[in-house]
Amino acid sequence: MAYGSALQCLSDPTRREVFERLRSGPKSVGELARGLPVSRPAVSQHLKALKEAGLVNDEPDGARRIYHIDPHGLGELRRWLDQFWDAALEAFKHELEKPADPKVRKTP
Amino acid sequence: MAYGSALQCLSDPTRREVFERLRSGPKSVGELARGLPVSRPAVSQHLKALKEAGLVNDEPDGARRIYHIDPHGLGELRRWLDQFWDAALEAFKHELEKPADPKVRKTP
DNA sequence: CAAATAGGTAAGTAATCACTTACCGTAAGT
DNA sequence: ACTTACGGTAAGTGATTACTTACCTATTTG
Repeated sequence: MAYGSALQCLSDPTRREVFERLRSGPKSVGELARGLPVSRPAVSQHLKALKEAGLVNDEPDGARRIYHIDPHGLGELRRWLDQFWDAALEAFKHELEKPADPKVRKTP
Repeated sequence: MAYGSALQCLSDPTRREVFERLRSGPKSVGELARGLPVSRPAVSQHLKALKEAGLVNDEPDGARRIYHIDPHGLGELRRWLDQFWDAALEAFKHELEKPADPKVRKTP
């Protein structure tokens, strides 16, 4: 159940913002922290959580570390979500097949 | 940004469990609470949060209320997730195009 | 070598939150 | 009308957690 930690990660607005900034491509910690309303150590902690959830990965680049989105955790999340999507569509189909509200009259 | 509240909802394990139980079809509050390690009022509170996030809906049925999954919030969440999915695939494609690690030697 | 840059970690704190019990209104059965 | 089943809400509480500052290790640059 790795999607659990992924969901918990993405539930925080700041962490989600960090993750969304990586959508436009790999970035260093400093780049990610620049312009955010929180300190740089906070961003480091968020990145650690995102990495443990399998949502991002990093590679050293000199004195810096470049973070990028990891398709692994993302895919697991998507598969989990699709289970509900399929179930919801199925239910909606049955909803349409309902014979126009027959309803049991109780006091005629 | 309704996906924000949806993500926050699904980040809690108990609330996720309630949501997952609805995957097999609409259920009453009592049915949902039965067997869970938390009290029934707790389940009511979770359902309220899920409803506000657009993930479930309910309809009265006598003295009971029947809850079911709402495709609305689910779809919004899926679309948001797919943005990253596309970006991640794009990045992975570029990764494959990298010319086999040329690397700048510093002290030959 | 020294200074500066980049970033991870530790410890403490204030706010959020998931849970409990208690209570209330409503619907159905006797 | 009384009783039982169903479920939403209020208030209080303990645990999580997202943030801060302080500190430390590497790497680059003068």
